[in-house]
Amino acid sequence: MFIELDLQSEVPIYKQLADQLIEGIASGKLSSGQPLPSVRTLAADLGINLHTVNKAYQALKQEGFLEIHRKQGVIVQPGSLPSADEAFRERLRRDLRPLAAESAARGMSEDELQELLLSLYRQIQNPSSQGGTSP
Amino acid sequence: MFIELDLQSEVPIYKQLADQLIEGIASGKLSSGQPLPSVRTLAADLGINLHTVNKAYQALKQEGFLEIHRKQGVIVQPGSLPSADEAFRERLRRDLRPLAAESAARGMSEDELQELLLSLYRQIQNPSSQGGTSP
DNA sequence: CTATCTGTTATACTATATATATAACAAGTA
DNA sequence: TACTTGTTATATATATAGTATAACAGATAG
Repeated sequence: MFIELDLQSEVPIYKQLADQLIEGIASGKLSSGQPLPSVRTLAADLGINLHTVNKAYQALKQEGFLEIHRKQGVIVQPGSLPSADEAFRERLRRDLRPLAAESAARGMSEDELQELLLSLYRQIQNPSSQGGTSP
Repeated sequence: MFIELDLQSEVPIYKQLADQLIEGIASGKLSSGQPLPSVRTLAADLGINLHTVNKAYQALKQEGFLEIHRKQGVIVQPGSLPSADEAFRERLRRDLRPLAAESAARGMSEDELQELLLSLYRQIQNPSSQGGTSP
């Protein structure tokens, strides 16, 4: 897998994992219906506990990004991915708010902030254009 | 004060407080050099513990948004506010990244996401245009 | 049918973060 | 001197995060 964890980070491991799986979906590295490693396999690969992987999988299943079946294991949502509904937008606003506020307090302009976000968004959708090990 | 806490939120109280103080600075409701309530006074006002207020104050002092003097108490940075330097931008990118990724995964377009952020930014800089108790 | 793999559940334990509660200290001020 | 300030030090309670084992039930390959 393409997962890279920072065990020293203050960001919980299960959240780093869930975030990177979502990023994989957003970028297309994980495609609809694609199977993911079992909780035991991925845990062993990453050197973490089975329950930590399971916690990330469960969170993404809850959000609708994954489906989980017996024996078949975990697969990326084969149907339509969850939408940016009002509930998500509200959560998004709540999370963005303190970031926008501190940016403003530090004198970052609208344009600068938007530019930074746009750059991130595009980098996520087209990861090959960034930091790759090209010849 | 204008602080409103949600004691049931999963967001730590000291972070809610720090965030709203920064938002006060960004909006101009808190101006340069303005004194803030003592840790004991504000704690009593908000119905929380002195140390929780102190934790928020210390974090903002550490970032450079506040100055703290003996007896004179706590004041908003009278000099120049902290800038949006590269360290901040890096932290900002790290925090924005999972939000941008999930937005993309849910099919939210660049424009929609930028629009939402822009709306928030402006709402913060001009809070009187939102949710006020107008006649 | 049997062995094996899957997610799932249940305990138990440790460590850390959050929040509160008291108490005391040192410095500045009226 | 008396009071308020931030600061420091303990102690306690709770929740979250992470690990470690163990066991269970369903699906599948042999």
